[in-house]
Amino acid sequence: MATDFATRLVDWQHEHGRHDLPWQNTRDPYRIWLSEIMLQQTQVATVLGYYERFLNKCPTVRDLAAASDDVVMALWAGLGYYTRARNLHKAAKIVVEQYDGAFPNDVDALAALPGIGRSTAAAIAAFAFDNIAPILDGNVKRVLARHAGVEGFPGTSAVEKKLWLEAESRLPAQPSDMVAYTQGLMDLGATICSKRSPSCMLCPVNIDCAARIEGRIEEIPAAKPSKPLPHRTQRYLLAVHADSVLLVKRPPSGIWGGLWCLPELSNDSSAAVDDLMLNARFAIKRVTRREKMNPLDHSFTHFKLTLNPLLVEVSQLTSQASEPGLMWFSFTDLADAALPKPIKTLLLPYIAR
DNA sequence: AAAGCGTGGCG
DNA sequence: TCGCCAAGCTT
Repeated sequence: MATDFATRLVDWQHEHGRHDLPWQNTRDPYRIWLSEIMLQQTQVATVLGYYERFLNKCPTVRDLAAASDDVVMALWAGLGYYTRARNLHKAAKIVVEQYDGAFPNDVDALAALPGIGRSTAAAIAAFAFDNIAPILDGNVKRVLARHAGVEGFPGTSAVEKKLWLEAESRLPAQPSDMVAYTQGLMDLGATICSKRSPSCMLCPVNIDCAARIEGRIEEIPAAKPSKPLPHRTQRYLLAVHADSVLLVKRPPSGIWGGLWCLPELSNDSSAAVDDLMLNARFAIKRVTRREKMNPLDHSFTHFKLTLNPLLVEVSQLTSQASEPGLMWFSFTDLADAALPKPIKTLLLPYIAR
């Protein structure tokens, strides 16, 4: 071999890799960290708009630490995996309070922050501090599985363990190569070593790629064993009263954690029971209109959901207290509320712009 | 160790 | 239309 894996990759990234993404060409750990969290399980094209808007609102880690939960969640709304946003906020407060606003520069301290695992810690440490530590994201798993000929589905711990060893064994010797090397691994997986029909002719490490040599590009890495997604149905209350809509803040854990959502209604319920419910749970006294809206299908990674909204126009509320967590949002305030995607779709006609 | 956790794009 | 899965982490 003329040169080792890392050298070939570093040279390739200088020549053919991506150099103009918004989170490149900076050593600011805050901006790098934010990009890495947003990019977890999320493609570059999706992140671009969110990244700019987030930094505009929170230019520094101190701004983020000082922001309210609702502002942070609203900035994240639509990106998904909302635990990332809550952990981001927590980590910002830790960085400000325990590190005086300066991110720690070693992998272990970074990985101790909420939302930062081994791979993300290594990426931040490499991009911001030239630390020599391996990343292992989806792209890298595919590149390494093919190059080393690692069998099995990378989602299992046994296979993942092998891939971490491969990742460690390929690291450059020079810290000054870590930015290009880390970016090169990501770029190679994203642009050359794609899942389907990779461009092996253009690959800088094709000469000793086991999968290519053995003609097993399509088989490695092994696909995830698939199983049918469960399907759920849920009724929701869309109550409108005096240019306001009734929302409820979801608990921190579980689906759409920390976001504002339409209140859920019992799925098997008569109109009479609904009336009792409107009064007892939501302090709704008088209704002028009640109408089933069209169902809306939404698909998650692990289940499918059909939303059945019940539109209720309210003319009078009772003076009693309603369920905790409920709040009437004016049409104006809806524009800045942290809403799950399908809920935002349902509310679109009411969101003032 | 495996399941839970969003959304959008692609073939 | 539908299944797959992307710069993973947490429990």
